Amino acid sequence: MSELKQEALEQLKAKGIRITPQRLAIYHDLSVKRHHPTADDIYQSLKAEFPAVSTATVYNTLRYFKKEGLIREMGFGELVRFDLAEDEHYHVICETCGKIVDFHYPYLDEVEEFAAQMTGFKVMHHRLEFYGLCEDCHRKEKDRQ
Amino acid sequence: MSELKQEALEQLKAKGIRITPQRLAIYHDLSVKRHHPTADDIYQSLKAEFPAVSTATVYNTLRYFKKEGLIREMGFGELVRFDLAEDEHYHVICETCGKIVDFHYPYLDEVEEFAAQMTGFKVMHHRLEFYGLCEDCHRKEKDRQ
DNA sequence: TTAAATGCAAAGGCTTTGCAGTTGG
DNA sequence: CCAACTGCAAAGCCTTTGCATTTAA
Repeated sequence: MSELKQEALEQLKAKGIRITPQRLAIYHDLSVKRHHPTADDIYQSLKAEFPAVSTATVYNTLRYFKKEGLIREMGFGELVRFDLAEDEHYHVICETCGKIVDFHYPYLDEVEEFAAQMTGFKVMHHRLEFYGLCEDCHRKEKDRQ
Repeated sequence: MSELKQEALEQLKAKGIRITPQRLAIYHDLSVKRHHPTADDIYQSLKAEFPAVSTATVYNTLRYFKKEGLIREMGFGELVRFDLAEDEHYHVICETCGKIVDFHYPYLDEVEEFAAQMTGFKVMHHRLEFYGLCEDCHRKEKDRQ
């Protein structure tokens, strides 16, 4: 087993996740690629190693990982994508080509706190995404005019 | 026609939207109820007035309104919901019962600006939602323990 | 008048479910 | 050993599409 996969295994064990080859591969895929895959991206990638893998396994695993807090869901409206729930960060998404760029900014604790005070909710987390045009698409749009 | 519906009509006309009874009713519904309906909520509500209305009309209209900037989409992962695109505000969502509460906070212009500088994107807008427990569900959870 | 919207039905895409067989701890 | 996970197939939901008909401007 590769060193990285060994590492993924340790991380899953540490969280008390029951290990299966499929789960390990999914987690490893998410850890290494960091490309905000869709469920189908993961399914396609998994088929290389497990030709008989089923979509059910992918969806069940992703749901389970999410419940256990290992991954987060992102995506408003369009396809659901998944991201490792490690460091806090936000995403900037190009509305033309779909490119996604990670973007670090201090976690908005004060806004969460404010939300809690205004609404009486116990606020646990939030999701923030930015939308616009990436440099390439922005340039192309200007050239066209 | 009710005064409110008349008002909805003026607003649609002002935006250059072609008026149909169905569109008027959908916009009116969104204006008056402010309950962040799903497409099906709107469809159900519309059937009272137009028994023969089709889901296609609802979906097409919502897509069109969204393209024209009259409404916004909300909802991460779960069901897509719609909200009038008037005043800027954010949402706090109860993860137990699904209750949604609007919450006003200054638009995060500086964060958008920062995102633009860090990523090179032309950032046009963002979406922010808070998740947690509403007062009721929070209380019930504490009682259970 | 006519481009655009509607209703209907069918198709499509993504996700979940039931179940029998397999497996990790 | 046995609860939990897997694969497979089927079902379920939400949403979109094609087409004939109607309608707003």
